[in-house]
Amino acid sequence: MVAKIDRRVQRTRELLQHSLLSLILERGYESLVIQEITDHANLSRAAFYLHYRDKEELLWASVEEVFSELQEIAPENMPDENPYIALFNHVAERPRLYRVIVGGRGTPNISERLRTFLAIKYVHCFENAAELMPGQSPPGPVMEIIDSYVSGAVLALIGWWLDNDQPYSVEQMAEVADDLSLSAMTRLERVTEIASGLPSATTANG
Amino acid sequence: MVAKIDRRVQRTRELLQHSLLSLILERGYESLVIQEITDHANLSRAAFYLHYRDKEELLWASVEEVFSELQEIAPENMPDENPYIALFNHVAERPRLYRVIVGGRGTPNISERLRTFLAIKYVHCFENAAELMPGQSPPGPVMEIIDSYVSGAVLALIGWWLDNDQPYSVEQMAEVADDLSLSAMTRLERVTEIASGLPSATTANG
DNA sequence: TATACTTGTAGACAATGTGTCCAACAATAA
DNA sequence: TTATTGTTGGACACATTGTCTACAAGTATA
Repeated sequence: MVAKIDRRVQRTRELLQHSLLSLILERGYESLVIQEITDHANLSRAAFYLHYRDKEELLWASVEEVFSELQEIAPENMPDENPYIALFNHVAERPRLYRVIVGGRGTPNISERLRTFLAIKYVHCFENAAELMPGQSPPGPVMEIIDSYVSGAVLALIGWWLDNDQPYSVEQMAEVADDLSLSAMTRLERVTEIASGLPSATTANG
Repeated sequence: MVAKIDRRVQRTRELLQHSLLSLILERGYESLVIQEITDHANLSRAAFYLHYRDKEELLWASVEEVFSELQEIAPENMPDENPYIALFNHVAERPRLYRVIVGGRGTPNISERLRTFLAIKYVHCFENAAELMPGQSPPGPVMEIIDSYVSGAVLALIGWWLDNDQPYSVEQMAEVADDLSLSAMTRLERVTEIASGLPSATTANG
């Protein structure tokens, strides 16, 4: 049984979180001041310190919601579908928020947190490793390398999409992401070779 | 002829920049205060405001040096070589600084600046587009998409390498980056199709 | 070397934001 | 209803910022 949280506490926290995001989108994060956030939320400044230590703690709490939503639509919960469709849909529904997360000027590095999440919950789920390298299993670091590579790539794809005002549809972006991700996966074997120190087979001048 | 800069000005700015980076690596960026920076540099606090408006302006000035160095070893200046070797070498020579840039907790998003730089100066240089798609030339957005994708991926690769204390050599990482980048380039044609709205040929359930 | 000019110093200053505290009040759970 | 908990508004000491001064030190040039 879960400890019930006082209605007032929930209300206050939600007001603060929503105020923060609104204000970030209006005028950026860096110069925001506690007083402005509580004013916007119609709360006393003291109320802020009853719940959060500082501005950054509130920021992370606010962003946490995004990750729990992403968790719900993660591939493991939505099998048999291109997971990037759900991802790009999520982005398309709150583009301003994702701008803060992915490219936010002066905002702390939330993007790195998102990238790690994607690596574990979205990219790694393509664990076709068995199919791609039947017989042998790639060493852990190699899987990690590919996961990092692809998740960083997809993150940049989202950033490009937002920077360019979403010139392509969710489905198009998802298919691009899917196609490029799979093409990286197909290099699993070669990357394993490189990691184990086998001689080059692809570089030009050797 | 270039306007000569007063020796004192150079000295002061260098001291401030080096102090900032040292202090960031010691105790992070967020909580740093002007006074600490000038103390560490053995300068008066007033001297700071003679040269920079605030902490962030100093940060960007400090990081600018990295980009001018990267420019010098960029592919366009070093033809006929896997450019990622120079890149990973540069990282290996100043890992703590790159940690600030790539994954810095609480540091403003310098990584996005680095990613853009890589996209233009390192990735786009693989303009084998002509070879890969003889006859037709891919639309601008498609090249941009691939550049973003690959640069974000390489950035994540650097981050992974640093997070894991460089378990592989510069040459290994460079070859992985090169191999994966090329594999993305080979999808140029398919991405062009997707972008122009042609029907799917790769998704599983259609 | 003497000169004019620029830069750095030390300290003061108002203004602003922070984090903590309290007594009074309001909302809530039981 | 009652005891508990959360919120308020104001006050407080404190730290940091950004600007400004008069003066000292450095630099370039004649």
